[in-house]
Amino acid sequence: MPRQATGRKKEAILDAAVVEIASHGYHGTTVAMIARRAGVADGTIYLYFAGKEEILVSLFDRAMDRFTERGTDELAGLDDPVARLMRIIDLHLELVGGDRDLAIITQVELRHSLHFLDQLSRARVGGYLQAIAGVIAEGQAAGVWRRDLEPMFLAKAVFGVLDEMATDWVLSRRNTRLAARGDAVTRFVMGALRPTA
Amino acid sequence: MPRQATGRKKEAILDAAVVEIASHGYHGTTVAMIARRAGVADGTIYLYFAGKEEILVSLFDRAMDRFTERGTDELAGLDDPVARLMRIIDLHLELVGGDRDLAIITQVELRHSLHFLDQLSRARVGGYLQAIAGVIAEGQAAGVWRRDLEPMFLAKAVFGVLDEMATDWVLSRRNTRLAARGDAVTRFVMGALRPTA
DNA sequence: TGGTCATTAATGAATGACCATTCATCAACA
DNA sequence: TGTTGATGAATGGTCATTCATTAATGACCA
Repeated sequence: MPRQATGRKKEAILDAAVVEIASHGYHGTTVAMIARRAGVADGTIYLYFAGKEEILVSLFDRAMDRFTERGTDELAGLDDPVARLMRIIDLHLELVGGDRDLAIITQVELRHSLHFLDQLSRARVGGYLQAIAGVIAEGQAAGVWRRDLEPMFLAKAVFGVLDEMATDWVLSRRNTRLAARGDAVTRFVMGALRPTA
Repeated sequence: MPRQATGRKKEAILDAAVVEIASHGYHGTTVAMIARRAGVADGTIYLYFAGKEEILVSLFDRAMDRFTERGTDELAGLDDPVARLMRIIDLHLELVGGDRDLAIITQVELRHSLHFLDQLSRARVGGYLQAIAGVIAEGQAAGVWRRDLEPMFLAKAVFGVLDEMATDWVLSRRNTRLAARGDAVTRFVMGALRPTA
């Protein structure tokens, strides 16, 4: 059989997994289905992944890597905490809303077991929350945002709003763009962060 | 074998299912495990439920029934939209935080497939969101809350905050009470709903 | 240049474990 | 004695994973 550039098949397997898992769910997708769509033999999957579950982990890692990379780029030039947070909100919705199949996986399939969610949450989402909390703390220090609530609490609240919008969008059948909700989310969040009278 | 009052075994099976599914996940729990804990034979499960998945649906229905009943009671005496929304926030956190095993199921296990989440979401959570949106619309009409955002959007945002707090609590290992976050959530939400300057 | 050979990616049929569901049988009741 | 709730061993189907086999490649040598 022909040799392939090493990265090729791994990517092909991940791409196939996104499509299959998005439409049949993680447990409804067999390794054979993924192999078939990727154009490889069942056994080949095991040359690149230790098992079925590692495919799901890799999927999440790949998505988070892209997410983080893009975020770092986009925020590089912004100093103002208000501008930074607004950018985070728009970017979150834009990136999640950019690929419906992937969104189904991040919003639904990845959350299917306590052990799994716990692992992911701690590993990657925790860092994201820290980043948001950092921006909020800056805004508090600058005196533009309320200080009677902890930055980490506020970060979780903001994330909760974004995550709910994303999940709602995934479940809605109507053909809307998730990013279109950026303006409303921003208004809501900025309102919540205003200093109290 | 002795006859039981009809409801008894069904309840016992559901109670057993909560414990098993909370600790092993839905797919990691076998029907035999549930039967064993409930003190019935494997086959008995099928006298009360059409299949394994119906157990999960029934679990959610039972929880939502209790939730709704309690909510209706508690809100009966309150007219002021502000008081009503504050009560909803506290109640949500109190009820979800009252039973960790059940919380694991509502926050994690019930969301394991698009088809499933979609079904539940439309059937029961949709009604809950409508109720919150109704309270918000009242407050807007009374002039105490901002009117530049739709009631349903605001209801989803508030739900997102509550849901994130609940999930975060389920995943956290520290021994905190979920209801303790009611005050901070209320301050956040009330801040977000204030009329814009 | 052309002909071995060793190496390694890739294959896919076979394996074995797991588990939801069924149903022949049992035992308590009226 | 007929009815019915309950039992739990047996069944059948489904897959994740393995591994003996195949084939492409490059190294080496004449």
